[in-house]
Amino acid sequence: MDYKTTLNLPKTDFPMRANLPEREPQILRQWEAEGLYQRLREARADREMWILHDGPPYANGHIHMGHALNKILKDMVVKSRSMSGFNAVYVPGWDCHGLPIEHQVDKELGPKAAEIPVPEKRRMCRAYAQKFIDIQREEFKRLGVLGDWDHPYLTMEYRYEANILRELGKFFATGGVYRGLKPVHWCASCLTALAEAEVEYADHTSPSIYVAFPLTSDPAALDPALAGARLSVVIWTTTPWTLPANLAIVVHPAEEYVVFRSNGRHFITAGKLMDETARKCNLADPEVVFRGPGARLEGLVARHPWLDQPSPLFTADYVTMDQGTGCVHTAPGHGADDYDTGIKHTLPIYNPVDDMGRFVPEVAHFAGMSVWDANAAIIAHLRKEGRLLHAEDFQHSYPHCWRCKNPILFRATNQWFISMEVGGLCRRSLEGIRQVQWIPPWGEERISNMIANRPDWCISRQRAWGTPIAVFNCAGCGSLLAEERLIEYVASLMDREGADVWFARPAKELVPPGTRCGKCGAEEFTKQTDILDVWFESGVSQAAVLRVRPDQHWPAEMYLEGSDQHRGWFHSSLLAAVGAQGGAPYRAVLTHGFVVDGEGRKMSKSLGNVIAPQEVIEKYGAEVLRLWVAAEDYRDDIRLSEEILTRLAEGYRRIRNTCRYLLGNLSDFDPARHAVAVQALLPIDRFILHRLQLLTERMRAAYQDYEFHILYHSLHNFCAVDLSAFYLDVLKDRVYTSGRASHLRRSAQTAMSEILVSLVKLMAPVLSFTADEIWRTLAMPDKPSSVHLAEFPEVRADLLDDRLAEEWERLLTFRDEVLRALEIARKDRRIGSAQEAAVEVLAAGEAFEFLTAHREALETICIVSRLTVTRAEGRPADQGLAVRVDRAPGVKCQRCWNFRESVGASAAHPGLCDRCVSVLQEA
RNA sequence: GGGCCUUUAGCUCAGCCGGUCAGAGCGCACGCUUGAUAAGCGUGAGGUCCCUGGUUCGAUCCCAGGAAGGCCCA
Repeated sequence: MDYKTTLNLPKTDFPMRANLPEREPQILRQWEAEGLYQRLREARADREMWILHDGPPYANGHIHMGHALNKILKDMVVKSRSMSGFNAVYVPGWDCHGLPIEHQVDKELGPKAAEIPVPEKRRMCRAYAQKFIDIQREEFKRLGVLGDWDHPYLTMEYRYEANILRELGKFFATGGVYRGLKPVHWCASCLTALAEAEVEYADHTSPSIYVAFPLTSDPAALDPALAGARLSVVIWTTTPWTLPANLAIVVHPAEEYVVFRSNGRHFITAGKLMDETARKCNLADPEVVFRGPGARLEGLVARHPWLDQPSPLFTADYVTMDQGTGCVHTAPGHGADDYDTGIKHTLPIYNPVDDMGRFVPEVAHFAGMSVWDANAAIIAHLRKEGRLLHAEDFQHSYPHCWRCKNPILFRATNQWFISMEVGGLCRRSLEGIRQVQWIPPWGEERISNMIANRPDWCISRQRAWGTPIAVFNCAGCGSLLAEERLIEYVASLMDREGADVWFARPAKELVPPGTRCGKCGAEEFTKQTDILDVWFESGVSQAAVLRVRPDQHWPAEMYLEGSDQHRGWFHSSLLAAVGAQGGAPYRAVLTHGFVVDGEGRKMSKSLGNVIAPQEVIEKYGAEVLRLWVAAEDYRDDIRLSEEILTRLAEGYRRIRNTCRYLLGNLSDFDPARHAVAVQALLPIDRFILHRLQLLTERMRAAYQDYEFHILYHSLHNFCAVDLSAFYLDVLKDRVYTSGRASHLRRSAQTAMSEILVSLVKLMAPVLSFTADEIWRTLAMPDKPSSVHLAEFPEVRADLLDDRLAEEWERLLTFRDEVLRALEIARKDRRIGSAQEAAVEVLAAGEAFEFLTAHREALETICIVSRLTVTRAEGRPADQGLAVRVDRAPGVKCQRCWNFRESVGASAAHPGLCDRCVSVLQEA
């Protein structure tokens, strides 16, 4: 007869193949239908709150792999904190204002963009942002990320906009906001400031000129021999029109500079650039009369080439030696580096160019002239004054306006700043940094360097899509009105109507009735039209979200973003919170690296190595993407390639299939009725449960310490090595052939059940879909409907048994030796399966004693039909084993496939061994 | 050019305070099994621990320089 039907083979409907791309959406629908997130909130309502505050992605475009990585990491943190017993509320957010969206809307509008009323354009921007919020929301949910997707925070929500203004008001109240000049890209034909993103670089021909600035201080300071000499500092520039604004010359402190003589005149240039300069300027036979580092030149003063004003020499590291003279003409109103130098040495940020790109009336010789026409005029003037050493045409890459394609200017304009000094903002921010846990630790140094070295925060933008810096000027005397009372009045209007109210209504409707200028008493006001830097908007999320929503609190337990956010959101949030809330808005900051390809190169369209999350989801499922996030060490850059995904998909299958096998063996097991008491469990069952405790401990610690890559490796290793290759393989004989309800089988099932329940919980934050899929097929009394409502298993002291483990680990090393011997026998064609073998183990001394005591266990774990232990006489005890392999005696039992001499003894079952006969008789 | 960081087998990762530390899993090769079967088991091959110097009795692990790559600035 066919005895297969008398065996307890695994039985389950749980599919081996996951078919994740189709199954995941079903699971998501189920979560949605049963309101999983809401139920989780109810289940944890009385627990301690734990907040990961979401850094808002920009509501533009579909999500890319970096978004997926970030959101999955966050999800793993939130879910693991939730399963550790916290009320881990997760509120996703979006950054909605800003230039990229406005830019897109402008593009769609085409020529109409310039004429359309601001409120109308803002409506279009809002709709655009909303469209991508909806798109991204679905994309994030598809990743299995659990959160309050129905109530996210949006920086364009009316109330949020109002709170942005309120936070700004706090900076005004402390005197931390001031108006100052700063150079910006300026298009003189479109009459507007341009953001970096609106600047296009294209080839352009500029004049390249070398100009002599006569030294007015005594050159004897360099070398007494130079006393009385006529010296000139040689500068090089490709923008002659910025010369009227020259206020300084900058040299590199460490590079070598020289004074050289030619035709009876003396010139200063960098040593490396002297030959080139002398050749171009026709300065024959240059003779070096002084050498010294640029630092020696600091303190000298030259004179403007045609104006009677000084041009002092300073040093700066940004000076390069690749072209020019190493002496850099500096106009703080016309360049970013120049501006920094100007600020550092308290020079005026002087900009003599008006909105149309013409020199203002006070500019001698060139008043009213367009700067482009001025180039030639200035060169001519320099030649006349004898300051021009050389002029030629120069081809280079130059910024142009994205809209009108004309070359642009760099000119200082009035902007709003937050002072780093007022109220000790810089110092207190640095103090705040020290209170925060930075993961990994080097983040602290990185952000500290940035905070310590940053200039004042320029918070104004000349744009339409954003939150206005809603302050007034008196129409009478021009003085600024930025009192808290007025700001709160506008903010309260914004609560109801959004920031649009500022653009839609006249000033008199935006102030409380009867408001007068404190200085002149006038009742007419003008609205300030700048909007805020979007970094300020997202920077106040800690106030507008954490302080405002009842399901949040301040500060957050954690911020988690890519390492670029040290300069971005971590930075702006810190400044905004220290300035207005009094401290850092986070207790911990975790940063991760960037997604790169299999070779470690950044993903870019031009390299053609981009992998989109959607592709991976369609081919492998989001679960594999989640596994990828868990498997990689996020502190470094994170590689992604086809090979990596293939490996992970294989790893996933192993984990899934191990669970499936456990499920199959538990189909008739009800823990409530069949579980065996710990003390009554078989030793090998207790051993594997001991190992399970170690795994539990390791994985809980990995979650606690955010060492996620340990999770995947530990979990996979346990499934592949401890379970599949050892425990479950060894168990087959017992589970399949013993009586269905026998103690032998129930003992194994008790262990398997404990293992499966623990594994499913432990994997849930990573393999969120699969864990829940398994969970729902699991027989378990009083289980929550979803694994995500459960808590992590505790490490059970009653299942830890070090002495037992030591014994079994030693047995496993003996098993390895037997397995090697079996393999040799197999190669010799003496056996096929291990059950065909009878093994004799020869050991001496203590090893012999040990093996004799555990003979049966060793036989079982080697899965051979017979194993005997023999004392090896005269053999040193430390020499390991000798293993003899023979074909097992007896006949193969038709039921359990072991070779037994008892086969044939039963008349009723002539093909069975005595054990199987008695199992059948008891049944 | 500056700040911060990374570099251990084909892949993903371990290697605590410098001394059997050159590891694990996967993949690969070769077998076994066909009662986890588009599964399972076993054995095996694979590394100049990025490079070059230095400190040390001894360095993957410490120091210096360099290369490649990444983020942020310039």
